[in-house]
Amino acid sequence: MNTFFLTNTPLFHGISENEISELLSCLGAKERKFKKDEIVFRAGSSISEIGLVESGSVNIVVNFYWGNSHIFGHIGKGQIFAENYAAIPGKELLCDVVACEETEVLFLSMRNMLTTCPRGCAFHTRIIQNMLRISAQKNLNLSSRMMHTASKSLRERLLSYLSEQALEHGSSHFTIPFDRQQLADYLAVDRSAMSNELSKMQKDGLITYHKNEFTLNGST
Amino acid sequence: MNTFFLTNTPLFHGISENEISELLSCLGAKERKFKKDEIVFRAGSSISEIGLVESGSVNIVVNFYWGNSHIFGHIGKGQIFAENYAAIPGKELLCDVVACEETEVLFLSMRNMLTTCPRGCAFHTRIIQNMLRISAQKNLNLSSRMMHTASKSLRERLLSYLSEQALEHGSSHFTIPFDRQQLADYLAVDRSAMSNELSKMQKDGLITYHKNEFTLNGST
DNA sequence: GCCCTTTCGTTGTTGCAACAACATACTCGT
DNA sequence: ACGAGTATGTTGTTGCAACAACGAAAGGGC
Repeated sequence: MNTFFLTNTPLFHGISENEISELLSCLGAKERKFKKDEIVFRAGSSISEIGLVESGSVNIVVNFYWGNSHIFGHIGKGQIFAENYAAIPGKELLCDVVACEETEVLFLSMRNMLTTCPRGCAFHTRIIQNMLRISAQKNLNLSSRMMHTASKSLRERLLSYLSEQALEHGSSHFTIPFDRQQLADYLAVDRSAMSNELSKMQKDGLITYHKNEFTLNGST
Repeated sequence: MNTFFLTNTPLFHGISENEISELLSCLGAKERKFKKDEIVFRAGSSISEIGLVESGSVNIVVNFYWGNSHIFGHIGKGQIFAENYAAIPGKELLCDVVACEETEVLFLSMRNMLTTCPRGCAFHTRIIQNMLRISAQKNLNLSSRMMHTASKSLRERLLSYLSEQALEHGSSHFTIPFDRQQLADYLAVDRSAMSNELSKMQKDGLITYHKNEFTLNGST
């Protein structure tokens, strides 16, 4: 088991390599390999272990009643998955988790993570903090996106997003981390329509932009 | 401080009244009253305490760059707020929290919650579990809604939602917890357009419904 | 019984944004 | 410098869903 690799994952962030070795036994760590298209977790089951992708990647797949399915998320190397279900005892998964290539997964017991281990090891505290931080961060990301996609008009979505970016950067001039296609996907709009709207907004004097550099023009 | 009331909140669920009294001092609990429209947390500040509404309610308000603002959420009695920011040290709030009436808030230190207290009290574990469960549940709720509002067509949104409901109820016949207006808001569509689409879907033989009772008709 | 309110379904109109198709950069390897 | 490939901006068309307005049905109070 590659403990060094784990030091760079969000879950084990701030925990040293030998501390991790110790911690892994606390958490009842189990490793397992999956072939492409093999199912890691199945919808309907309830779990108490989270998964951590050591190599390869997995997809979060939602199956609809009428047979069609939709890939809702993609979890890459170092990321964890199913933690939301593992944190709610008895909760049944509403989606499948499927290996989308040759993938190694590390399973960790959420129960053990959340009960102070008998040895009272110090890193335990740290991993709980990390866990909650990851969860909180996901919440904020989802909330933000939800807020931006709430408005029906394309312009309002852009204004909402740009407004938040300005706030986050603490300046009306900033660079966004998306190209046009990615931004369009994020806001759930059509790329060309968005490009069009952006240039209209520039004509209207609301914003100025060049590539990924944006400046918001206040009414002042 | 009304500790009995706290036993019925999600955060203190499963913890007895006298255990709570003990826990509150661990968590550096502080109580404060707010008048209507008074600001509880201000955008830009970074916090380490979560808030719990003891009476009244608060709004989550997002301020846009161009001056307009938008109420993004409403937190009622017994619910907690700002926990996502408190869980990420140094993270700055992107929204204001404003009392929308005469409101009493209980502040609890997230730092203390996440470090095993020197006395090693047992309820500590429980509150951490509750905290993570709340966070996980919010994540699942947001994810679901995000998934349903992702599709652009009204019909697909409905199919996505109904599909999930069927899965959650473990049956193709179920009752939804929304009336039409609420469902429309949840899916971010127009109510009348949705009503129209629902009856079309019934004509097409996809579903059968009466009021809030739905039945999904499989291709079989 | 009555009125009043709320909820739900229906229709027609209209506006916005998706879509397609193309033009114009920009990037990169050779 | 050149062409291939990608990213972005522009234009017109069209379809879908928001919107407004209305009617029917279902409670709820007196």
